Amino acid sequence: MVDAAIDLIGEGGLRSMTFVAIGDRAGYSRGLVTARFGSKQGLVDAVIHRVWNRLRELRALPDTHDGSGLESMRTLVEALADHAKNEPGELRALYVMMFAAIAEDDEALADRMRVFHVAMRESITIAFEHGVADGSVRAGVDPAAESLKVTATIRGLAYQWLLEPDRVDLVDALLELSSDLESIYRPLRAERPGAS
Amino acid sequence: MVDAAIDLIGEGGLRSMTFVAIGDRAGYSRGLVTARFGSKQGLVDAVIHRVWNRLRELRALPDTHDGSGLESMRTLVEALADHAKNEPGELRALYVMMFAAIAEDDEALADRMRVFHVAMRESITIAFEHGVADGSVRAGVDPAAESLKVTATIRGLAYQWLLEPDRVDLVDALLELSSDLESIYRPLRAERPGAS
DNA sequence: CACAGTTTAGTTGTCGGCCGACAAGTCGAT
DNA sequence: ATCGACTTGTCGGCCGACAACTAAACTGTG
Repeated sequence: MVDAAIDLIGEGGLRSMTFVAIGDRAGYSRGLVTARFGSKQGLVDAVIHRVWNRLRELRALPDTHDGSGLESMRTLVEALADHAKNEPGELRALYVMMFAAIAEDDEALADRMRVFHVAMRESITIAFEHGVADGSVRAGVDPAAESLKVTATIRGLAYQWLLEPDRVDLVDALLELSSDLESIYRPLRAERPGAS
Repeated sequence: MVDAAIDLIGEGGLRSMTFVAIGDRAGYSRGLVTARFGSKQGLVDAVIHRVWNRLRELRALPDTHDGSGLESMRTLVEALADHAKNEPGELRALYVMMFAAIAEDDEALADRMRVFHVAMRESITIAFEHGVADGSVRAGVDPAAESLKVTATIRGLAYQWLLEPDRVDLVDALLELSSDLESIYRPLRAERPGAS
């Protein structure tokens, strides 16, 4: 049933994830969904937990930052690329929900998405801090400012992927971003897009 | 009435832009809105036209690319910053609609937003092409790939601005992005075209 | 083994709220 | 008297929530 919900979100947005639709797709009837998850909110929570657990497994939200700061940052981006490659449906549902958090007037959803989003950005901030400390990132970069931009690029790539699925290859774009991070921030003399 | 609609979108998302709410806020009653705009779709179109015209005036979607390629690109980003500073409500409504285009299952809205989004990205692509041609941008950059990333950063900054208004200053971030474009893409003395 | 009671999975029925659409009507200025 | 600006009434659709019902599987007991 959660699978059905994820598919539906990916296909038609949060609003098309209706009890009836989920029941139909999962082979049950509408009432059961309510019984299982209690409410719409419960359903959304179930979907979120499912996707987050997968992302954690893939280390896209690393709890421990091993390797150099720059490397752990690249690991995160590449884990996202992995997920985009292996389970695009889940990532699609996640991003649809993230954008729905802004498009719809649902403070509860917005809170949940803020938690996820901020967790990722702070993960990147910490990676920058470690990177500056261990020398894998150029001295002088502002971790907060740069992580804002890197996160922005990630979100924006996902946005374009969802808006123009045929034109934007999220996996490629993320991998390219990962290598950009190397050339931009590694304290050699080379630069590339994203930030200063 | 369009003003009321823009405010409502900015405050509570597209779904809270209801005929009743607009009527209330504009001092009229619900029925008039239908009479004026014909349908919900007509209303959305009216809002879109309003915002786009403003953006065109500010040259955020330049028709002519004057100055060097890199400069016209920076002009575009700075025009966005201008708009974010002067009419944050309009920009907020625009971005809410852009994210709604993904969150809701509304092909008509998605089409309109795609038009806008692609127009901006292609504007940036062209700026890159001019930049490579006139020497204001390093040789070797791929205009399509780089414009994808720059646009992603712009969209992602707007996303974070809407998700965490208190934490993210869109004007600052866009201006910083503009200066980043200079340091990243302006040809220095010796550099190697890394990836991409 | 039989059987009754109970839990569990799943169903249909239905209510209330919200919203878009439209029709009909009101009011005032020219 | 008509026209345009504006209002109220109302219908139909959609959805979430919940209650009431059915059936099947599960349990313990003698």
